[in-house]
Amino acid sequence: MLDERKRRVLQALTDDYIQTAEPVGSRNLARKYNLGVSPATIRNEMADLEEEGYLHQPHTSAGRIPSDKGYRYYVDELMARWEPGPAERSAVYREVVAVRRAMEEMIHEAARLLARHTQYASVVAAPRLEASVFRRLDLVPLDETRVVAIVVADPGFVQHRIVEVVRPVTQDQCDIVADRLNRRLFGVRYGDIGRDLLSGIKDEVGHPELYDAVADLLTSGLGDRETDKVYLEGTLNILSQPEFRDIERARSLLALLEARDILTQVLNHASRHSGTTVIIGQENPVPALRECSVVSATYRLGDEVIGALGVLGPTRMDYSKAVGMVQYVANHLSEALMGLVRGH
Amino acid sequence: MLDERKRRVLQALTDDYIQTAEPVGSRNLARKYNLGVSPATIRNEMADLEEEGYLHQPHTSAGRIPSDKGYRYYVDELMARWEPGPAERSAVYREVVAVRRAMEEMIHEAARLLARHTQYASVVAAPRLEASVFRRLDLVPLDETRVVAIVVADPGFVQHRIVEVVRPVTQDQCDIVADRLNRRLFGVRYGDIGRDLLSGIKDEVGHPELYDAVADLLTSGLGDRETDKVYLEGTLNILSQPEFRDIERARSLLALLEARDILTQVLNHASRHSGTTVIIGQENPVPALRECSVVSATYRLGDEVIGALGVLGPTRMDYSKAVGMVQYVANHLSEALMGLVRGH
DNA sequence: GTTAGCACTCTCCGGCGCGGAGTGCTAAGA
DNA sequence: TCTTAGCACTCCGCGCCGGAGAGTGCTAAC
Repeated sequence: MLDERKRRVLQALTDDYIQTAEPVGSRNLARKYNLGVSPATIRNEMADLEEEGYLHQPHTSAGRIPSDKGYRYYVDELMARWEPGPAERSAVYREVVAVRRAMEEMIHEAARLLARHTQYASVVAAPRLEASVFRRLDLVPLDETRVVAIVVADPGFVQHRIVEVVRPVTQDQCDIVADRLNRRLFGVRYGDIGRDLLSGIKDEVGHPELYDAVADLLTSGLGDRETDKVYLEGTLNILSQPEFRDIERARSLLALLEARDILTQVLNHASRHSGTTVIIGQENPVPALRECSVVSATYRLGDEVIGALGVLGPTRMDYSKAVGMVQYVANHLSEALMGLVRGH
Repeated sequence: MLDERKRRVLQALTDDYIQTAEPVGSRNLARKYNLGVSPATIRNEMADLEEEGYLHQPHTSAGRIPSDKGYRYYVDELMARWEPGPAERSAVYREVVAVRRAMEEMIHEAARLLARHTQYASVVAAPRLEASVFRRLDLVPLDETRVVAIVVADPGFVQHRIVEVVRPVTQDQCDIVADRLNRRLFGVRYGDIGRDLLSGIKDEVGHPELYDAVADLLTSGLGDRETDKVYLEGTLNILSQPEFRDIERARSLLALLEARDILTQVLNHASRHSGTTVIIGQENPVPALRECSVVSATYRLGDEVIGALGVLGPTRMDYSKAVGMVQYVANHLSEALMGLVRGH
């Protein structure tokens, strides 16, 4: 579609704009990037690129800025591939891979690292439980009608909820329910726990109501709230971006980010296709994020996609680094999670 | 020290400035608050108040602004007592007291509520464990050298840590260690768990290393990290304050808040004396918070102070409402926590 | 097809003047 | 002696203006 020279102009211009946040003029472009032609020629090319929708001018007699279409072309075809340097490699190793602790901690650390190294905001969706393996359930009565249910799943994953029942419950009853369920479920993949698997036990236990409540929790309840959990880090970085020098803009974006469900939505949208996804400006389904871009990738436990992580910044984003970093972190997080699974 | 008329002028001026964020002039003051004297007289009083350090002028020929000393006098002697209205009462009930779930959730909700109703940032220090009562320990092996230790304490409080050992450990060994410790510790106040209480068991269990690691966790480890845990909510509210219209200021404050240890420090400083504390501007030990005020109060479990909560805003803060609200929430949180304790 | 030259446009920025708000001082009144 | 009206003065904020700078599009020559 675009001839070689137009591609080079678009690439140089986008690189420059990403770096400086200032509209880029022909003279500047000719000086900094040796395109081998004069500013006048570049002007002509720029006019063509604008006509085709890849660039636009904030006002006559200003330099050009890439449009969303321009960024899209840049991301798909032009940008250089970014490779992690020693700093990034060692940081990922130290702060994510080496944390052989709870799964959640690793994921949280991944979010922090991503934010710190890209200088954008990072978003990480907490993992879906389906792929993890049930290990143990404990029921501890708090008082007569409230019981703490604690579930441990395989890659270092602990969750607890308080279950309320109407009929008073004793420690012994808790132990029986827990024991039966543990026998039945040990080693079972979380996503495979269903009503059928749990049937036939109910009559054996002394407190059917408790049993029901816990079974509910196991089949659906635990996942529900966790799926929506999103780690958000580096929101402050956004304030450093010149596009958010205007405080009202910054505020409305930050307010949006605070409402985590929007982010979940964006990440879910992204995690439909595995691999790395780049959503640029207008492409974003959420209207309020039309001036932002999101780079995201999925992470896995074994072969199964269990979550997504990404960075969010202005459309004028360093896509090359963002994509590279997100991919790198996603891959190493996946590996590290696999390393947590019992027996590895 | 100050005669009645000076007190009234200082009060009116502070009220006005808190509301409008604009330097207050004599004419304005005379018109809005019927002080019964002319602007000229008020001018004289204001000049006196300035000389004594209660007010200052941003520049000649501007109105006056309370100084830190002025705010201090206002807080200690002048401000009206704020009482929670139906909105606040019902919100506290619905969102904190009625959440009869885990302690942490309640506390987190308290932080959110405080932020929402004051429009400042809220800070809540997670409770010290000392006052809670041990109920149950569970040890679940993840793999041969890593064990999840889960501790349940009385007011609906669950924590877990991953413990690493060198010598491989089996499920049975875990069960024995847990069982011995549970027998010994059930019903013991957390703060009373010490080495002496745990002595004599070590030889009974099959895995002394695991025993040691868990004992360590119980005597010191669990508390350590939790004490530093701080819930921070409503940081965005700060951006709405006109004193932070300047983005750089806003950014540096937000960056400071992100480093939670500073907040812990401030709250700890405040929780030395029980009751409500107001730290105004310069009084703050943290230099970067010299333009902010913090209103905080302690919350209790029974008679014991276990944590602190507060709000943070510009020195031009609605102290009356802030103090009232912080107190109200602290009291009701304390009550609600007591209500969680087994048997109530 | 490329490029030098040129006229034109638009933003940014410092200087200027003006209106408004507020002050301090003085002198007259209670 | 305290209060207040009057007045001159100060300083900020704002709109206006003009020049410098950056960039463009067009034209004509190479």
